[in-house]
Amino acid sequence: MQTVGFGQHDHSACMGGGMKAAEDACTAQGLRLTKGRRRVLEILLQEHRAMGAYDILGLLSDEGFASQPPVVYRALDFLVANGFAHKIQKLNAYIACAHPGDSHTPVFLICRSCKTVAETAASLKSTLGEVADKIGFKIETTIVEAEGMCPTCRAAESPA
Amino acid sequence: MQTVGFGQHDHSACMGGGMKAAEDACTAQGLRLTKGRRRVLEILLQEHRAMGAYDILGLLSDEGFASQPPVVYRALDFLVANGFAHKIQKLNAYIACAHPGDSHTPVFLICRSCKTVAETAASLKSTLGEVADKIGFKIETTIVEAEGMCPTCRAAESPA
DNA sequence: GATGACTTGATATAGTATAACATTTCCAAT
DNA sequence: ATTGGAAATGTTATACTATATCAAGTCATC
Repeated sequence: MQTVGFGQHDHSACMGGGMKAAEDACTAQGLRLTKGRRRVLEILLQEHRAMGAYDILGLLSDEGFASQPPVVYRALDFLVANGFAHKIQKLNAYIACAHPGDSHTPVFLICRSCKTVAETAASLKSTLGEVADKIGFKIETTIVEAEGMCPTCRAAESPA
Repeated sequence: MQTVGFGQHDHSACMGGGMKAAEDACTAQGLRLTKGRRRVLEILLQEHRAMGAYDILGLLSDEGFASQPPVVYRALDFLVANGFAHKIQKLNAYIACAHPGDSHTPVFLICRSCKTVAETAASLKSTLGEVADKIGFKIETTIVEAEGMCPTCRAAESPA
């Protein structure tokens, strides 16, 4: 298990790795890592924290990109849909994936004081509490939400 | 373990129980379950689904309450803070607590088709997958976010 | 009936996200 | 090399979610 977000780490490696993972995945799947999408991912990797869409948009427009919300939301949608970034629901913010390439269920530890977000690779089968203990994070509240299909809708969708 | 939200249940009991639990808790803790707060909880219990703040506000203003957002957000803040309702981050919506009185970490199963939300009493130590399997819910994505204090901020707060 | 804590009223504004449609770019098939 | 279609982007407008602020009212207690 890895935990990224608190403490020291090799940030240039984590940036390069994030970009490379995204490039490779796009090549492999025929996805287009266009200029804007690439730049948003770079920003998220560089800042290494959860950022609001409008924070990112501000940086983009400083750099000559268009300054309308769809510019950033489209890039974020692409990055999130393909696992290169995640949305932190609690913060309405976005963060680069810390485990690119792995298919995983992200688990986030969010500090309410400094807003740092750590992404752990804890599975739902391990105990979140143990993960937190190990790195000295004190959990105060948790959000667990699973989205999918309820029995009724599944039955309606595929009639026997 | 109980799961409320999919399938049949005694809804009048679940409403009455929800109100009584809130009343008792308020009495016990010296909290004021005022007219507006009570009405919002009734609406949430009655509708028995996740509702947007502005949906609730619409009902309130139809009934003669003031129609400004703070009216409903204040009531929701109170209900959520005291465990009588929960916020579903994924939907930006609110739902009455299905296990009033218990102190618990709520776990929500959200149907992407019909938007029904089930609150289970699954603990983080049990496997979410098992809970879902048992009731025939097919999980597609999960959100796990824990908020608290990171090691750095804890150290800064209480210097040795 | 004065005090102070809590609650509500009311106005304004901040923050987050998407709809809709026109235009351009890219790639593949001819 | 052209062209046709899919994907991406530009652009305008708007919808949705939530909070700040300050004034006024309510309630329990002293």
